[in-house]
Amino acid sequence: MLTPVRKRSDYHHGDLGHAAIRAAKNLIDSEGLNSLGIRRVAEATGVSPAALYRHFENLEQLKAEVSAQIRLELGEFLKAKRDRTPLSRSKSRNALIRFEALGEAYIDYARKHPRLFEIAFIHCDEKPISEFGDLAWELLQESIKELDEVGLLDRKIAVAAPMIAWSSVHGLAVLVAQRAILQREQDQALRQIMDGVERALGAR
Amino acid sequence: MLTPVRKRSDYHHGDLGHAAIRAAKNLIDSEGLNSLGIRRVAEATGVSPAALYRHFENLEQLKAEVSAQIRLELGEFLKAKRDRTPLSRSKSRNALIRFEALGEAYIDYARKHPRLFEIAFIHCDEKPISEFGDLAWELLQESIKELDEVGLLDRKIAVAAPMIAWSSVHGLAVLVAQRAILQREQDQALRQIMDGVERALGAR
DNA sequence: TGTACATCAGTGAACGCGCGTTCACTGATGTAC
DNA sequence: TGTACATCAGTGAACGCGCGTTCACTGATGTAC
Repeated sequence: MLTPVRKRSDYHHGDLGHAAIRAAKNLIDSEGLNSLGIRRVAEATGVSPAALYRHFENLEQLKAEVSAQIRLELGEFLKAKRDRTPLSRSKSRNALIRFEALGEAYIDYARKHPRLFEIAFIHCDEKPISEFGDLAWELLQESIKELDEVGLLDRKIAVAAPMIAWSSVHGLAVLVAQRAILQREQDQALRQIMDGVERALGAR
Repeated sequence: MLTPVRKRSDYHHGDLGHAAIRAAKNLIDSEGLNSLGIRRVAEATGVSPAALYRHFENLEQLKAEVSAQIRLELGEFLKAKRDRTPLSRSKSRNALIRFEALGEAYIDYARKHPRLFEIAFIHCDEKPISEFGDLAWELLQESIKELDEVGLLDRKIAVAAPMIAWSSVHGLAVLVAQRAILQREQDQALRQIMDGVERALGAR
């Protein structure tokens, strides 16, 4: 009763669908996508492999669910970090601060969860990963709109701005996640890139 | 004698090491990294699985060799495409043309060989993928130096320039390779990104 | 130039393993009466 | 409120498969004499 792993009984799990996705996520986070398998997830959830087929058609579908879940969490991570950033009294300075917070958070997630990050955008469904990652993309759009409102966005580049910002930071994030760039060089690289993006957008 | 698949005899292959790397590369290109295996490569090379252990310690080492080979080919691809680009008579225009050619070639490779591109920078050795990819990185440095020489590089951003350019284009390349961006939007995205990079570097 | 022999690059069979998936089943749940 | 029973979420054993790697071996190569 103190720590009821199973909600209803020892026979029925009660929430196996969600538990499986959570377990799969942890598995990937610690051992990589190649370690993800029906049997491993079943073991981690304390359930027989066959049980998972009540909740997922096959391994591929489970993967897709996990991938979507990670995209969602990445978005929420970005949002949380941006909203936790201390603001100044200057409205225009704040737009820039919040913009930079998104970039930092993005790199931060890639560093903390490289394996999750790597598969966040992987094509596992047939769906074309709508809008690049839904929430994250919306946050970026929003932030660029804020820059525009305080006059920090060059009209000539407005349309291209989201793509430029996304691609620049995403490029670094991938390198960070792949450990292709040394830990101590990452912060410097991010500053350089945010500098470049802001120059491109006309914010400085 | 007309088409000697085996160089020396039917028993000894003659060049199994290189042939195996080539076969492995083709396998990845067409079926993805997960299809790469000792047995598959052996089959494709017309040799027994055990034979490969005369040339590679294990699967992991074969992977590493292939990865290095792909990085080399990517560099050569960039160089070839840059040098094939028609030039104008303006020296400063040429620096920009050659710079843009590198960006285009990078995306081009990612589009044509998404699976090869994906593993080009993957960490399979213990080596930290020296210099981001050796030849490709050198070509970028060289190109930025050319921009500098014709006065198209803002002094303030000179140090950061390679990182900015690399990260921006790499970000798009990854999205392209992952099919996370639609075919017909890719060209537009590249133009936007090169625009952004050139604004950042002070080239326009 | 001819031959004995060490060297080396192959063969082929076998090993143990973990995998995704299926199937007949069983035990708990919750609804109709 | 109590009971019969359909429904549903689990079990556990089994399937066939392809994998990386090892091992004793064999056949070709090339060198020393």
